[in-house]
Amino acid sequence: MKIRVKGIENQGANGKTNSNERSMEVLQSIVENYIKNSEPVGSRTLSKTIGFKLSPATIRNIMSDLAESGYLIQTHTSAGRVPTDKAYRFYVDSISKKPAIPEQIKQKLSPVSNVQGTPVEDILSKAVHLLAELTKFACVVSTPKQSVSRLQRIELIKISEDRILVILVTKAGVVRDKIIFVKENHSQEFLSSVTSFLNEEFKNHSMQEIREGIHQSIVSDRHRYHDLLAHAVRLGKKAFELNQPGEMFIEGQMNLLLDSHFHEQSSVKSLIDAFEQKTAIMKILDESMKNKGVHIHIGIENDYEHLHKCSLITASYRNKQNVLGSIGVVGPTSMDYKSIISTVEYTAKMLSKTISEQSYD
Amino acid sequence: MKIRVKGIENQGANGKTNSNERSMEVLQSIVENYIKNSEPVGSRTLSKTIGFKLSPATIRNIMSDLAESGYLIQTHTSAGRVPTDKAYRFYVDSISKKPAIPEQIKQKLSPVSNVQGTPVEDILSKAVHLLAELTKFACVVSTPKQSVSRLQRIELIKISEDRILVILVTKAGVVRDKIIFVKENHSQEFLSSVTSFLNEEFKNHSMQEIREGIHQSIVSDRHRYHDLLAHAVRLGKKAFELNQPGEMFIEGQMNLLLDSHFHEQSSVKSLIDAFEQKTAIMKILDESMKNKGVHIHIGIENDYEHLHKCSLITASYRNKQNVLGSIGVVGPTSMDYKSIISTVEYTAKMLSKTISEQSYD
DNA sequence: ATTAGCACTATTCATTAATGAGTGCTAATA
DNA sequence: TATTAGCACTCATTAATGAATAGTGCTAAT
Repeated sequence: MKIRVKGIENQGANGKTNSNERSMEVLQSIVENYIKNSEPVGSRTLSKTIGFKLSPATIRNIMSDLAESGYLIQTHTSAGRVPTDKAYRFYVDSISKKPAIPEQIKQKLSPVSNVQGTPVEDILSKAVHLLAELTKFACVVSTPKQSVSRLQRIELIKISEDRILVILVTKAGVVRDKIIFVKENHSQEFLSSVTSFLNEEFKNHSMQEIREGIHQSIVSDRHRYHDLLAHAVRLGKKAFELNQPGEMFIEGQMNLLLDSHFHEQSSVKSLIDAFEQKTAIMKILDESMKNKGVHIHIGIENDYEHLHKCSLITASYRNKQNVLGSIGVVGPTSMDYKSIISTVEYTAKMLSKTISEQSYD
Repeated sequence: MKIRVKGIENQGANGKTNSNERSMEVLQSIVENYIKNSEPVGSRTLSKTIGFKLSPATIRNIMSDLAESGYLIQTHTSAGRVPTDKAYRFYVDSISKKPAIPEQIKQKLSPVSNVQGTPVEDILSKAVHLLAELTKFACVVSTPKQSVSRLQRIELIKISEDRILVILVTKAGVVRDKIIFVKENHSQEFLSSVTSFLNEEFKNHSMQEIREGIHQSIVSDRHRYHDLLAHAVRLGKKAFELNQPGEMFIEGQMNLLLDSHFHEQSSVKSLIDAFEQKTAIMKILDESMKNKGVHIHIGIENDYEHLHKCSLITASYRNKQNVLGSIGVVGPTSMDYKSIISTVEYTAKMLSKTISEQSYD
């Protein structure tokens, strides 16, 4: 009895890659078919849509092998087959040339760059909104990480006896404000001196560095400071200590609930939890900042169990100096990877471009 | 043939309010029953749950009358009866004493007041989030209206050759920032002078007044100004002209989609539209700022057709001086009005308290 | 190695019948 | 005169049945 080459892994094991290449093409075809129609795909349908000529029977054999290797599953005996996450992974990895961005999508995303003097948050919010509209899935974007962003300017403004408004402007053009409470009733003149000092001392440093620097100042040099500097350091410490957790904007959650894939499964509750908690998705966005390019997390590959039925496509955005945050799409594992990937990529590129233009270096 | 007293409207028409009072109690009972179980309520069930003793047959007669008067409808011949919006309106209007806020709810809402130096937006966002969690519906809150809020302080900060950061602090403690682009390269000293001028001139005035004032200055006195003032007015105009449309935070939309009432009907799409557009809901929130207390919009009472299947419960929040915005719940018409009303009311009260403490007058 | 043919299996859809909740009407009752 | 009991009737829901359909797996032929 002859042993048929199983699956795709052992390619070239017997020198005959022919049958393997064919398996790959069949698998790709199945995935694309399923992405398109969301229905189990059968051998007959496939033999029509596939590029080259193969009879349903042959395809059945191939499909049987693919199923055995874990690329396909059957929902029941007499149904067609459905790609597994492993199949999606294979499919995504085998995408060679990304499709060009349709002009229509470029057009729709153009508002992202039509901004003058718009706060970075608004740009992000606009981008994520449009992305959700385009992809029809849920989209997320993380705001620039505070710790890595570098100081362009700090300002202390007295607004009442015991309250000082702190304004931080980062190189990326993000403005953060916070009110701090003080016991002493400083004059605005005094605050101006402190402001000058802090600006000279810390401009161009990252928030992280500044926090550490101030901490050290306090520890080591406390006694050397004259009054002004002592106060400056004290106020600065308060001003910079707000380690705001990175924020995240979410758009288009409703899209997911309307999506038939989630509607049928009872995984809706899971998804809602995932969005409520935010941490899991946030972690993926953070992760995405570490490397260039588009990141793809397919279903079960996600650490967080509630995301096992989803795929995430993310890409980071940046200004000239730093990676700032990332933007992404959350959709069913059977999403149209090709187009989503390039849309996300393009959106991130537009974001980077727009924000770079607004940055101060 | 005798004519039975129909419905509730013509109460006392024949001196016999007895039968009317009973009708009212039956109706209330039906409404409460339906709110609780979301199922058409029949005469037998009702004769058990109702306070006093009445046979199903009698109740059927009463229900028949109530149906004829438009308080009840039947989904089909052999089904129980379901309250109409008219019935909900009657029910809501007949609520005499509001239930006390459960300690548990007070507890859950307590984070709203545990804030020191938190931006108003964060307080609002916290409040609306908690409200959504408590009510299990979608909740909205409008940010303080810019036009009525009064200036506490304006600050102009040069952040690059051609960019000036404008900070507006309102009496309510809301901080708004905006970057404006200028052609001239002003020095920071110059900007400080302008800042002083603008603060002296406009502190305590509403944004609306300021805008008008500046406009007039330009029109009437243009030629009298010496250089500083001319520039001040020009910059001021730019700084104040941002007529930011009132924002609105939304939370818990997912709750609605999970709610069986919306799930079954195809009104989901409508609701999504309503939340996307925002204007309709925003209008209701704005409306709610005009009068004190809780406002209730039941189903068809809403002007906007997409909200015909919803009820909105809103209440305004304020600081010591002004009504600032309002917060509300969007849910099915069959929501538990009693508890939702008091929860919304309480939340608005907490918001007002917290924000008043942070205000500058 | 590929394919045609056939038996087999599970879903889906429409039909039918049984069940049950609820009403409306009429006649009896307090 | 108002209330109630009783009964016929209606319609939705549910379960059971069977036909049609889409798909597979296997075997034998090419």
